[in-house]
Amino acid sequence: MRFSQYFIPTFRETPSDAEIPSQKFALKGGYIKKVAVGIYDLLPLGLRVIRKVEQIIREEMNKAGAHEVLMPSMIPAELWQKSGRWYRYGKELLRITDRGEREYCYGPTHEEVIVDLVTNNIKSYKQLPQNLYQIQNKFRDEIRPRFGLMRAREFTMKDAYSFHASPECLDTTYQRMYQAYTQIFKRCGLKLRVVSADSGAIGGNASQEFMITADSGEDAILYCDCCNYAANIEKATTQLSTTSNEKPNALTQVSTPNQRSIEEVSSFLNTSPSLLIKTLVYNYIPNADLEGETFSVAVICLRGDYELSEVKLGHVLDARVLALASDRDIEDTLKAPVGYLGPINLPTGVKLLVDDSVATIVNGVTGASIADTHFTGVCAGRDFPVNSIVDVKTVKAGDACPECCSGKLIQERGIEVGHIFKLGTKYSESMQAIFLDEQGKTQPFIMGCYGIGVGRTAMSAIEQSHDDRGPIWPIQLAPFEVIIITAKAEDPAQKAAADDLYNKLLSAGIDVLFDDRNERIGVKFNDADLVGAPLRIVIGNKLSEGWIEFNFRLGEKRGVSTSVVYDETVSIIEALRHPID
RNA sequence: CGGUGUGUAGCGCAGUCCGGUAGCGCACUACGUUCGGGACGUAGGGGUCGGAGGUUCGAACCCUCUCACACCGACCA
Repeated sequence: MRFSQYFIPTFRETPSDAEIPSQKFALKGGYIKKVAVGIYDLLPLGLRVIRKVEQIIREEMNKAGAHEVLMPSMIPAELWQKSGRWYRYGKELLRITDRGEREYCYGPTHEEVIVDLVTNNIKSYKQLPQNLYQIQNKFRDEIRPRFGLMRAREFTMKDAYSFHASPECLDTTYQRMYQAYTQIFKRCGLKLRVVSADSGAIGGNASQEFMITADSGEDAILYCDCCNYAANIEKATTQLSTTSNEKPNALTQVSTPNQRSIEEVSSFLNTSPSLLIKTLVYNYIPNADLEGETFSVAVICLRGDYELSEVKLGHVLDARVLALASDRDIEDTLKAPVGYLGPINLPTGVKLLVDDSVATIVNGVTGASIADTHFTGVCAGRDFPVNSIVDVKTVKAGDACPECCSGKLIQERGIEVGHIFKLGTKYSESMQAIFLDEQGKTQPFIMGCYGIGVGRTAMSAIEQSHDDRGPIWPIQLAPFEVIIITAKAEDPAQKAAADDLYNKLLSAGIDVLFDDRNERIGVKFNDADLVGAPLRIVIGNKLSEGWIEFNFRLGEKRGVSTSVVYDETVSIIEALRHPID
């Protein structure tokens, strides 16, 4: 491609709302253009990167036995009503009405459509397993889209769905997808960490997330410094020391005027936050209650040095809607002042959940449900019931690994680029998707589902590899593999040499960009840094002496004789394309 | 959904307090000089000042209402 004839609108200044490197360079380098909140144009440069990611995905998915389809982005409400998600999915789902008052949604995911497709066309175990995928745009009306393509509302996703007659068969495909995903991100040149995850609104049991590690990642992940344990913070658990040698003291009421928070109370009573029991009150609507608006109340006790995980709590309560109760609500239902709540002497009928971190506390401290008053010498089980022991805490760095005895958890940030689930029969049952097994009996399909964020994968590459001038693309994703620059565009000798090399590299099947613009060389260097090609070839004033310059995007520079420049370029690109492990 | 802030040329911004026919830098066009890390000069083109209503002889500026965008928060007992 010749730069002068191409469309790469770069900017000298960065748009002021860019927050992270990938967003900054994608906008500044002319990869994307914002059209509306969370909605973007993909410009030629951006599209080239996206297409390369897609190509890698296609090759690996096909190799793993999946077949590509393309489902519509507009989905009739009827299908979503059948699965029940029409009612359960919140405002993220963009609902649209057509001229005939028929309702649709713009698909945020395609379980319903694929189940509908397969139900009507697969009737026998003999036709299983089947694994179908598509690369299609989704729309999710996110609360807070940000970071450019990283969390857009409209975005491109590869989603695959597999159908099986047995759990064992699902396991096999799930493993194959795991391998394929590992291979995909490896080929994209990305550093990866796989964690067990919460399966969220999609439902199902086992699930793993493929995280690209980067400081700007929106997810927190915890992994063991000793064994293979790794989990999303929404799912991570820890091992608590269970024994306490303390002799229980008597329950004692103490005055704690104006001491409300964990910090205030623990320093006032000169004790550790880990001996405090904090009590939180949530309102929620259960999943079973599809259209109701009536809230139930749950009281949760948690050790003072932990934060509550609303994701975990949502699962425990099987809640469709979950919100912290207001101060007024709390005082109405518990007849106790906020800041001095405690699990002792709760009104009858109130649902009390006790986090396992609290269940073994001896001689703890908690609010007395009376203003300016706490209890000390609190013992779980003796002073309040621990019938419902749950895990609703957010595990933190330094906690003990739940799977090996010696490890400690380390926290880092990651970008979720892929997610694989064992869905089971959740959708096939709700949508009556059945086949006949070997005994001639009807069975619901056992399903798996496997997603990759395409744009997010591309942006992660920038997050993992850039300098202050622009992206440093891995060659597999780079919009161009080589960029040729002439120092003086109008110099006939330079122009001829560049044209010749450009045409030869094109014929050799190398993605080459020739910056033939009549610009000062500084301008071209800066734009080249934004294009981020691994190799830049500069044809300048040493040409007359038979020399051309190789500048690698990573920094190294060296002179090359004109006689070997083509051969050397080809072998460098070949070597970059096929790294030796 | 709550808090805060911002809307003036394609991008980045000043002007608003104190009303008087709209400016700067970059980008763009033409010519000239330059030419190895975003050159310089001269001359140009481009804006219903987010929208609606009001006050006023006169509104980017004051008042009211709206819309949009951005950041923070929505884990606190």
